[in-house]
Amino acid sequence: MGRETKSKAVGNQEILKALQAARQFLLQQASGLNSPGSNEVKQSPVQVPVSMAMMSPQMITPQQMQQILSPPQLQALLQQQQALMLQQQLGSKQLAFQQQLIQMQQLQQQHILNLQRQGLVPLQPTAAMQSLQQAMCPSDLQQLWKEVSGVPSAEDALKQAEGLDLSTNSSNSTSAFPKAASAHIPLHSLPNGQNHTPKRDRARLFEWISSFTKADSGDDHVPLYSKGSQPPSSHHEELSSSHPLYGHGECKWPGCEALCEDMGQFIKHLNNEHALDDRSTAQCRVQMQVVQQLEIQLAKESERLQAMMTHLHMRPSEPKPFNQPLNLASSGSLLKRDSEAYPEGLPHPPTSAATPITPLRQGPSVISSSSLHTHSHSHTHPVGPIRRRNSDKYCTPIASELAQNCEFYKNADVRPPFTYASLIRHAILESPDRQLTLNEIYNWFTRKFAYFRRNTATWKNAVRHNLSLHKCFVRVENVKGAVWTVDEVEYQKRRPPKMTGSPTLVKNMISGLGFGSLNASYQAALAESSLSLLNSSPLVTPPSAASLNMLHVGHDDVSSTVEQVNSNGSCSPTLSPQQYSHPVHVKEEPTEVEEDSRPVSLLAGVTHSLPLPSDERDLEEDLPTEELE
DNA sequence: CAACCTCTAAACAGGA
DNA sequence: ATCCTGTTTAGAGGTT
Repeated sequence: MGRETKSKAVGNQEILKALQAARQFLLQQASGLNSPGSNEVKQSPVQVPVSMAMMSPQMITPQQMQQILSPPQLQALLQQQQALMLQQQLGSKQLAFQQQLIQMQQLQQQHILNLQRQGLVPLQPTAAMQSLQQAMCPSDLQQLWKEVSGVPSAEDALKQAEGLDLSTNSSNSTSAFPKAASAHIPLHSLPNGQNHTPKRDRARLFEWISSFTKADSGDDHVPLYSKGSQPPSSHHEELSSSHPLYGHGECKWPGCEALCEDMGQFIKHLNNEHALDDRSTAQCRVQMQVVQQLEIQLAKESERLQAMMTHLHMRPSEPKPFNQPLNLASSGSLLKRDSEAYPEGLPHPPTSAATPITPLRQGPSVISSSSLHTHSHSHTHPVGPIRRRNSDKYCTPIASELAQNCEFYKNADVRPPFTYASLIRHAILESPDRQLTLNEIYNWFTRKFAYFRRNTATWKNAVRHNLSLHKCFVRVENVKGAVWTVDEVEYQKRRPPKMTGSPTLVKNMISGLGFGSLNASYQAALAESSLSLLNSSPLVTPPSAASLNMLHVGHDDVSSTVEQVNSNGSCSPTLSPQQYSHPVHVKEEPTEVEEDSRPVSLLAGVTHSLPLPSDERDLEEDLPTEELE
């Protein structure tokens, strides 16, 4: 990997420096997000470097960027930036970093959208990409990196695609880039236009790196170089004593873990194995995603805290010290509501924010499907209901989605991307007895979704309508009334056998898997960062159920989603997945006191032995069908 | 383009 | 009379 000819190695020196500096900064940022203290550095008045301004994405189109970033120019720019390193301030560095980060992602998304429009990018990969972007978490990325690092073969394709190839790199090969990008941007699946994507993408990344590097020049500060032992301006070898990428005798480069006896060896390794090639580029970009995800998460949690304190009439005595430094990207664009969150004029909530707390930054996966869309539609549809069922049908298992965005949906006035039928079914299956009265279903909706705390007439009518309309919902008479249960068989039937066995199924399965795994990892990441958004019990799944369910990632989600919501509204995983497979019994006495007081005495009214909800059939798992019986 | 799905809205009926 | 529950119909809009 990354073996380069000497001449080219020389040519890459500057770029390498830039990349390393960027990498360190990224790492520092990422780690800093978890440790509030690390952000103590105050922002100095922004002073964007000239070259920085020049590179400002706002001022140039992607095409221009691509042109601007031709290899020679890039190198020149990098050199210039290196020279400027000592002059820069941290404030400008961070701001520039954030700006570039945001811009990069916007550009990427735009580009992807364009590709989609042009039909160059299949939707599935895009969905995967979205989920990656939104559910990205360190552990996910680690895996991604591992994939990336394990892909030698893709390089040829990339070489061809590399019009831009920083000529210096041509020999650096082992570009696993396409693969990494595939998770991010489905390049590999591009028919013919694939050439453009890698090029631009990488160009953007380089652009970002360079701009960052430049902005980063501020060096005296610590943040970049751990423990601030070395001024960054110094040659990267110098920072070796405490290199962020080196620890415990091994390379900390994502997915690498190569053993290096000493710093010298590590530096060599770094230069050889992690030179500025496509793979490193992709990895670097992935790291960007990590950082952004953390930022988003932090922003979200901060806002929640804010809302909590507001609710409790606590004056946010100290405005979240750890949050301050972050105000860049997240606060700038995402957190701007921090101060104006509650004022009605929220741009984001799909409708007039009926609920005070409307984290406009949605959590993980929601961002993609829900918020963005609802946002866009919100202007045209006052009520907010938009047809967005695709996710329901394909890649977004309701269980998974709900599990992961439990808190989000609870607080955000965002319409969940599921059909009423799916939601109702989920509510029923989630209940201890797998049966709910209409009122309980209502309560579940309002409890779980802020969105359903308003327009009650509308959605309640819809719920009733769905209950009556769909055969999968069975009304069971009771002594005191009626409860609704789910006829799983009917529900499955209801679903068109779309992709059974077809390639599309495979695709969906894959994307589903990707999504699931990402989400799972995302949860892990949240746990890591002490941001217990969702309390999904990490698969306390019994072997029996697991045998079937665990075949599909979606089932993991089920296990984590089968959470019982307490009356206080908190999600608590009290139900094991098995409970999904309990036969449905009809309550002898419907619970008028909804949640906690659920009668134990059951009357076997209906016995749809739901083998296992295989919860999101939405996910198109065709496998369990046999086992269902 | 047609068929299908989903949502919204509304009317209506029966029971509490 | 009012509200809740449940059924049914119709139309719009999206998806396949």
